[in-house]
Amino acid sequence: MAKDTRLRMIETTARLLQHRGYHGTSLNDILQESGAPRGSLYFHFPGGKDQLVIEATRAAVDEATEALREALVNAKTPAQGVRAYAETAADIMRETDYTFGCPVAPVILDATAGLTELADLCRQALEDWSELLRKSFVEAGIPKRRADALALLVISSIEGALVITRAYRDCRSLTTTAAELEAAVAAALPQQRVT
Amino acid sequence: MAKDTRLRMIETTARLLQHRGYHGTSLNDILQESGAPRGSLYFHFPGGKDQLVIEATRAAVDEATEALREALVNAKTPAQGVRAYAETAADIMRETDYTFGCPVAPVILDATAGLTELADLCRQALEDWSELLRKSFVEAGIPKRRADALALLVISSIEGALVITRAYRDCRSLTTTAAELEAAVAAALPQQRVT
DNA sequence: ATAAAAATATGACGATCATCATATTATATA
DNA sequence: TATATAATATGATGATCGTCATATTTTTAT
Repeated sequence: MAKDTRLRMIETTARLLQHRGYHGTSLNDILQESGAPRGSLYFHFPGGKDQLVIEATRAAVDEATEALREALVNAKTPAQGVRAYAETAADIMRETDYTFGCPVAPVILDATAGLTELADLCRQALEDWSELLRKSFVEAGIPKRRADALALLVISSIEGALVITRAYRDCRSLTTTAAELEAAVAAALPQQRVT
Repeated sequence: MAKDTRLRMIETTARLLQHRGYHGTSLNDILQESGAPRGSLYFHFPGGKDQLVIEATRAAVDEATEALREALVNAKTPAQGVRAYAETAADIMRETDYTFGCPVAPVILDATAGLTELADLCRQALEDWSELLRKSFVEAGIPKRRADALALLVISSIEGALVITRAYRDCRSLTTTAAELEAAVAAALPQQRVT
């Protein structure tokens, strides 16, 4: 039961961060939503809010990274993998009534100056996702240069589509982007055209 | 000198909003950075912070819309127009030391629930930008369906690239995306291949 | 069973938040 | 110049922010 409270706090923090950003998420919100006892906060997280935010972001990032990896592994082609990941994101958005999204974007845009560890974490997440895509593309026979640019395009447009999906409360932007990305990646593949 | 204070407050607010989001921007910050007198705030903006935020966002959105329109008008092809706009955005990012970006993304991700007027404003902005692109694409001979999807892809990926550019403090993501988008739009054009 | 440690409870701290009432100064109109 | 209105000054409001010291309860180890 010890780690239970701690874990619940992290999960709640991750959820609120994605919904309202760093400045929009207060410790009171976290305590209330997680039902965690007030006195436990600085016991489990002596570093206060910043430590909690960092751990929550790291957890959410790891989850997203794993989902992307699985989507790429389970797909026949990287093009289909990209699309599958985007569709999964769309499902989550619908399920959560458009309150979630990317774990790093809200934190980045909240400009938590001074929190270099958090900034590094976000940058590293983007780097990891990019690397996963790049590797998948190269393995499918796409030239390195091209794979590089494509990976960036994929991450950028999914990131942006998540924002737009939030604004519209509608997944059309995400699914349309997913289809476009699938086509773009497929067009870069060397052989084996789909009938 | 009357409207001067008011205008300066709006500009400062727009700047801070893009940098730190809704919750991260306090009235004290705005007053300090704009040098505006404390007593003037609720005189010029009886609606308080919300009114100020809405007006600032509207101003920033209008500016971005105008920039996009001009980029599309001045370009030979919509493909070049898209790229030109993205390059302009990259210039601004560099000039402002990566503190700015899209006027609506930070507000959207801050989930200012209840502020329906602000949410509507952001949605309308995305709609306007999409419409500008769509029209430009259709006029260049791209089929309506295709123009629709392309416009969404362009906005999504620029939006996302701006976030990533902020994280990296480097415009590579934005310029690479710009090149990819130019190619994607160019490929959809019916005739007249560039030598 | 007892001591030690881990976890939670309680409540207060100063700082800052958005808001606003009231007073004073500047500007325009007559 | 007299007067009305616009603009700024000042300071207080209650609420909430993150933080933390201290006390109590629960769990673990002996």
